[in-house]
Amino acid sequence: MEAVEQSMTDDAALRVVPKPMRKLVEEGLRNAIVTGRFSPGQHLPDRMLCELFGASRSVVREAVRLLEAEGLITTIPNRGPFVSFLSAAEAVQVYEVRGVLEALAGEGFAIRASDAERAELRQIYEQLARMPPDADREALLGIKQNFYEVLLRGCRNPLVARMLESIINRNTRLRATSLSDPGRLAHTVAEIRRVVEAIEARDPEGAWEACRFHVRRAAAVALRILREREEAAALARE
Amino acid sequence: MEAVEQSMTDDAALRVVPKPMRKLVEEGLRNAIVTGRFSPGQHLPDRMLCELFGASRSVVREAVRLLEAEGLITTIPNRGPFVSFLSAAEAVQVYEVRGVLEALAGEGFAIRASDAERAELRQIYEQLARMPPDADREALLGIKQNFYEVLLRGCRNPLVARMLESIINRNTRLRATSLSDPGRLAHTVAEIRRVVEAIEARDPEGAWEACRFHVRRAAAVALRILREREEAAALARE
DNA sequence: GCGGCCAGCCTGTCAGACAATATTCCCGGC
DNA sequence: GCCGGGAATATTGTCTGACAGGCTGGCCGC
Repeated sequence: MEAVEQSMTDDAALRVVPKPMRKLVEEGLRNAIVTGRFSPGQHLPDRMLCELFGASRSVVREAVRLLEAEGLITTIPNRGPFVSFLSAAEAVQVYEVRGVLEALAGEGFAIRASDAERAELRQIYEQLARMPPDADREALLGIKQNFYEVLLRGCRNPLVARMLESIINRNTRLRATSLSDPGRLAHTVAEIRRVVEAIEARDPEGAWEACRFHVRRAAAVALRILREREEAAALARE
Repeated sequence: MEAVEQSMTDDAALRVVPKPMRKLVEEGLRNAIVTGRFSPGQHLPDRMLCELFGASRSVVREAVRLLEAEGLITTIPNRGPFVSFLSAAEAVQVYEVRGVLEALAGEGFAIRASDAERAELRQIYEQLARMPPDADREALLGIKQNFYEVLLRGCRNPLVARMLESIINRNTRLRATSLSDPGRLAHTVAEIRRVVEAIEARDPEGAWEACRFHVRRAAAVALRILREREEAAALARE
């Protein structure tokens, strides 16, 4: 019988082994897209990716396929992979899903996180609250990424963590611009405070609501910006 | 400038082209796992998959990678891909996520589905309600798959549809056994009726609640079965 | 100036190769 | 007879090279 015991995943997790090439390419490419080094609509011919990462086509193609499944890349048959656009319609969907998953994560954190994790979250919140209103967008984004990292770790639900992470990757660029929208920071801080307070009070329902509220607000700002942009682009085309 | 216009996705969708090999392999493999033709823990050496699907290693490996990302396959470094187990702990996570995504889909359906789609859903419900209490588990599963297909189409949120589909794939086998749990069918029918009625009343909140309730109930039954199984397995090992 | 044609590029797929690692199983020692 | 070690085998992870077919862009003729 060639079955394997439950310990599969444990073994895999414990094993310390140099990351396989394909993972490096995957991460590098994801990073390049999420941080905007490759811009939406850009063509990514595999020859280029091969020499960029020093990997072979097979490895590059596996990585591209994965990012395609995550929605970061759109492949046109016989034309190859392109960095995905995020249309306003798609952004609506992204925010809907992000809303419920983030709420679930917040709820789980309120129930299951350790005291140390609660403290970490509070600390990151304090850091955010201290930022000046005209702070650098990348700095803000970095702090919020930390916030999510702790949240996803503490919610004790790796599945939610993975799905939410992928969703967030998809709209990181948009978040960066909406985070630095004038006047948005103060609201963000207030919304995050509600989340942190509910979590400290070990109030799952409160955390759920606070998270959903935060995402809804963020969505409103982001969609306004995105629609303005799309209108401007439509006008420019005429 | 080698950027591409928004129409990217439309073009890709409209184009009618023979499905690429890699998609065929992906679907075939996913199907084999979901329907249980490959059982959890089974090793899937790529040579075997190559000759099973008549494809080359590169194509097979891309497909395996994708199913790994979906959670259907677990890869152990230097050992290769295995059909994933679904532990009770993971099942809890799956049901948590499925609950909120399904609720979101139900809500969206109540808001945005067409009259024809509402009628379709009602029809599938009637079909389910007519099933005898000792109905075949595969038949029940088939009807519920149809239900989800309509639900996911009508909720007008392809992102939710895709994520929920992948989540549901992951626990199809478990659902099959819990669907045919004695006495469960009557509850299932009643729960689905609440969903359908809320949708017909164009009551998004009601649909949300009905969906969440349904998943919670399904989760309770499935987890009971799964834990019994795990205990039995633990005893058998001694 | 315009439309069609041709060359070149890129994708999608295959086959084969090779090092590194896991597993199997046989054989010798106790 | 049993156990441990090590060779033989299998499999993964990756690379290279190849080739058909579709797409693009530029050139040529009109």
